[in-house]
Amino acid sequence: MSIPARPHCHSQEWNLSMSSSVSSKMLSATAAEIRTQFIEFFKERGHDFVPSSTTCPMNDPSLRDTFANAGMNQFKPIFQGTLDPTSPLHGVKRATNSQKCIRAGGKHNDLDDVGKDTYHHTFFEMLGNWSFGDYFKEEAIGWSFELLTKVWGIDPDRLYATYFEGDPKQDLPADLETKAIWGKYLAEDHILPGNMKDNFWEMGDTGPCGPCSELHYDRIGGGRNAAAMVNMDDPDVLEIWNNVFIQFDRLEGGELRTLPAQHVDTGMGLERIVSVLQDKRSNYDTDLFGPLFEKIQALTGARAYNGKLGDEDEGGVDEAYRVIADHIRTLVVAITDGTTPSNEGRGYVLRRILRRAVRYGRQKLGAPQGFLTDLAPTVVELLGGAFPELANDPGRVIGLIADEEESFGKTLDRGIKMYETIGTTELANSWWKYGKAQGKKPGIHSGGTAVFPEDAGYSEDHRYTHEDRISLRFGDDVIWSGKFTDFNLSQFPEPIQIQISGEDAFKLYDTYGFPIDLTQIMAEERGLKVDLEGFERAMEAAKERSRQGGKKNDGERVVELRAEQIAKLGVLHVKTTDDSHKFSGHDTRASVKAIWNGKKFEDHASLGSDGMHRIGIVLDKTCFYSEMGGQVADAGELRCAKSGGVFKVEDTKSFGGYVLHIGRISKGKITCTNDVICHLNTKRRIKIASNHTTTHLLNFALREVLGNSVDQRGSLVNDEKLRFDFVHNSPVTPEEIAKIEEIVNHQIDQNLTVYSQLAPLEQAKDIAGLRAVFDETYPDPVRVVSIGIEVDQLIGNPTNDAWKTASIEFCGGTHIETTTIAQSFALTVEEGIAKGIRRITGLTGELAGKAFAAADELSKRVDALGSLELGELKEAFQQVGNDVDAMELPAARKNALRAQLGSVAKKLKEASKAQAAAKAGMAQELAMGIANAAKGSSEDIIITTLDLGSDRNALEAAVATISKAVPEKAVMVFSTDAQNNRVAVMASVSESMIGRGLKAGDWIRETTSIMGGKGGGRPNSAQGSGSDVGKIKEAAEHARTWAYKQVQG
RNA sequence: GGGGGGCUAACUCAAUUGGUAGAGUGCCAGCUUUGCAAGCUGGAAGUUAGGGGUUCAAGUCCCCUGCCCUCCA
Repeated sequence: MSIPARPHCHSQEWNLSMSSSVSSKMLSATAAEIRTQFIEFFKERGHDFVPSSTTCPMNDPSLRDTFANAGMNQFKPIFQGTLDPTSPLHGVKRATNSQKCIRAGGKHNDLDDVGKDTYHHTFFEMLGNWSFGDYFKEEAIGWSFELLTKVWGIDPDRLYATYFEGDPKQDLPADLETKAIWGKYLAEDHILPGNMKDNFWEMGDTGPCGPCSELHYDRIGGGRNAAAMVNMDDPDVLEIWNNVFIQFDRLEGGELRTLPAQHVDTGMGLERIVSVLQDKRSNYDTDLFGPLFEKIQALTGARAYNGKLGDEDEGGVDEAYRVIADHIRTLVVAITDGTTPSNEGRGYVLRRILRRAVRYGRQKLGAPQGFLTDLAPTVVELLGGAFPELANDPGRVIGLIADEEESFGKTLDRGIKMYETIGTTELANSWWKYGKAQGKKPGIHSGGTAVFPEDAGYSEDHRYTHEDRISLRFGDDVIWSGKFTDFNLSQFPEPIQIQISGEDAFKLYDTYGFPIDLTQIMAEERGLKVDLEGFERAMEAAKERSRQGGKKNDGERVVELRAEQIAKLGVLHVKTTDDSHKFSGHDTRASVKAIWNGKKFEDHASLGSDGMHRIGIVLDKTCFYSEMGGQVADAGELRCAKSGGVFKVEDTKSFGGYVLHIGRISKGKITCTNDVICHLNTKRRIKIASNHTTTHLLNFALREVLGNSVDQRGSLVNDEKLRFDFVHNSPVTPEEIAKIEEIVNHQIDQNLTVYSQLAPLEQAKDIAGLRAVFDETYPDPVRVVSIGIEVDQLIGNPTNDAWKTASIEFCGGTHIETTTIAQSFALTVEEGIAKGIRRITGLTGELAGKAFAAADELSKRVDALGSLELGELKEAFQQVGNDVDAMELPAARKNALRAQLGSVAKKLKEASKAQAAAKAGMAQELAMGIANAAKGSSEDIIITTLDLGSDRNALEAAVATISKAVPEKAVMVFSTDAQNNRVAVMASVSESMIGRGLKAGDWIRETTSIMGGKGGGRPNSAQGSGSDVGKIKEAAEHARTWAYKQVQG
């Protein structure tokens, strides 16, 4: 890592005009040092360092399409009171870190502002300290003041603190406590009241919330009072630290309740505090960005970064620097964390960021293709120290960025072609209108021919292409000619107005992602205008269409436990659920502790009152597995012997350690404190467990076949299938697939015992050959699942290389007892889901058996194809082919069948081709005789009948042969297909005969109508058919007389 | 989740109200030519993404599926 010891100064002038409040020692601190100082400060005060969570959380539904955007994201379950007791965060009272945040997409979207000012970012770091039901306002405020003024040496005279002024409408009192605490540190006129918007923090419409206190800093200082500028978007008086005091829980309907445990959540933007401590007026002038700017300059050859904004920033060069530097940080971080640029959700946000950066680079800095890719390593150097994960596989990140840059180039090129087509059309249309308005004779020629000759009719619908060379005329005078790319209004001899329509501009935006300003720039280059209002209208219309499309809601009540309910259960002395029986899955006697109907706790639930709705039941213990780690929840029943009540469990979820059995009463009544028997749907459980254990075997086999670099990236296990995603750079070959399937089946056949047992994390981590998910945090003690070797043996001698021959994983899921219960494994699908990530889907048990049986059956059918005649083969081949494609088969077998079918297809093709060629040859031969006879004849019209069936190609060959031999004549050939009682007929008419009034299309129509058929075509060539073979003679006769009538008439 | 556009030879793309699926590049062969993406002639190469429908006739129109691009939530 190379971070320059001295920060780069791009705006020296500001340093001169500002009186620095920061001690000279701090002025030389680097961003890395500042980050460390913050974390160390809080560690010294009893905080645990909890590393930044991923920016791309998979398990937070509120962030599915966006990114981690605040320091508290990973602590949300703590604030909500839903943290699982086995979580590593359980028991943490004080935490601190620097969290990676991305603000783009979703509600907080700063993307469009980035670059235009000195402080918006899509990626930033949030320094934070947290108290989870531990210290509160007094300590939080005291420490923030201490860090800022004592450690970092900021003059207190420059600081302003805000507190919540209260809101009578919501019955919220002013936060006078906070005001009083600040009174100990700051002058009275530096403590300011703030409203709901600025000083009351809420996570969402519901959930934890509370007053907050912001700290603002005045960059100018010099004894002035800047209180009036606080929260006024003044770049010199900026918020640097927000202390949130989580006091309340907001319920559905708006009611506020005081939380059982109160928390502190603080956030300080690293980029901002660094700008303050390095005495820079802009975040971009700090050493977090300086090295990036230097690299951008080196890669693009643009002038150096000047730090200018708005109109002062000539050509938008500085803006481009800021955009690119910001975006590349976001890209490297987000891609490292597992998001791939794509066309949906979070990945799409990323793609847009990348394209925005590329566009700014190309347009404003003249950057070459690939410059963004080359910038990525600099980000790794800059941030890799704080976030070591960036250095794990930078090659993958760089490869992805390179691919995206390239594919963006393609989309751009396609869009430019479309733009030029639009421009050509607009130019022609405008020319016509202009000419008419001038009272002259406008004309448009294209490719040497007059598309719209002078003063003739005109159609605005005429399609031009992007490379049409057009000439614009008045009468015979050519006013301008060339391609649209040559056009420039300033050099055009006539004062014509040309405008790109709003619809076209929107089409460019909608189909090729051209932002409207790009279209405008491209239009202005040639002197064209863009109809912006029309664009807005088209945009609105499209949004409306999009809205109309999807509106559905299953209306099912969501049954879950929130912080308030979890706290209530605590008050009621309900202990968290003992779910240790979930591993055995045997029927368990338990007692009902609480019944939650989605709105309140009830004493009992019966078929009459709640049978229709889903409700939740909490027991003291359970054998049900709740959804976790990619394994679906168990289903089954709770039966009450005493009351005869039965509760169907549809889903099982865990909230803060309480297992909620979700489902409906199907019989009788369930009452609190009743004893019930938990009874699993055992068949379903066995299927799930089979799939889960087999997933472990698959993971093991993958390493055996593909090597150690095969890291797990996700998995899903339910009662129907198993799915496993892993890192691998190329498709898994058919041979490898077969080998993997074989290894798994071999292990199943050996009937290995599946051992699982809790073990101390430290020792378990050292087990040789252990498979664990990277970046995952495991509880201590951790559950070790080992197939074929007892866990005690492993722990006794963890580093024994012998263990590498077995599947050993950390896993909290449920498994079968021995491997043969899974019966067999069918690897059905191998596919790529993102660059460098493959997915395998497989089946076990009965379903696997079915897949193998289906493959056997298809195999027989494919073999049987070899003995079929050509006629039968065609149909049978298609049938088998469809079945092979449609059926769920082991992938190895499917591959083999496809290959076998491929060679059959080749044979089939060759045979039918030979047949067609023979037929055509025969047709030609027959036709030749007729042609020779015709040559000597004086007849202008030749009508004949050949026996070619309904083979269109043969008929065509015959007609072509004759008309080639007698190019001045009109030819009609009938062909009978006795089998289907159909007649095919085709006609070819020479130019001279057309001139004399005979058109092939009309001729065919006349003729086929006699035979009960239809047909048509163009003047020179037409075809049709009839359904009455017996009438050929009559039809031919009519064709002859009708044709002569046309020619003579 | 929804809207719009697309999928044609190995590659890049054409194909008028539905009426004979083509061009350039590349490939193969021959000729010409001692050079840097050379010239001429000839040739092979297509399940028009897959399936269904309408029609005398579908690359073209309608429906379904898959994949890609793009926009909106």
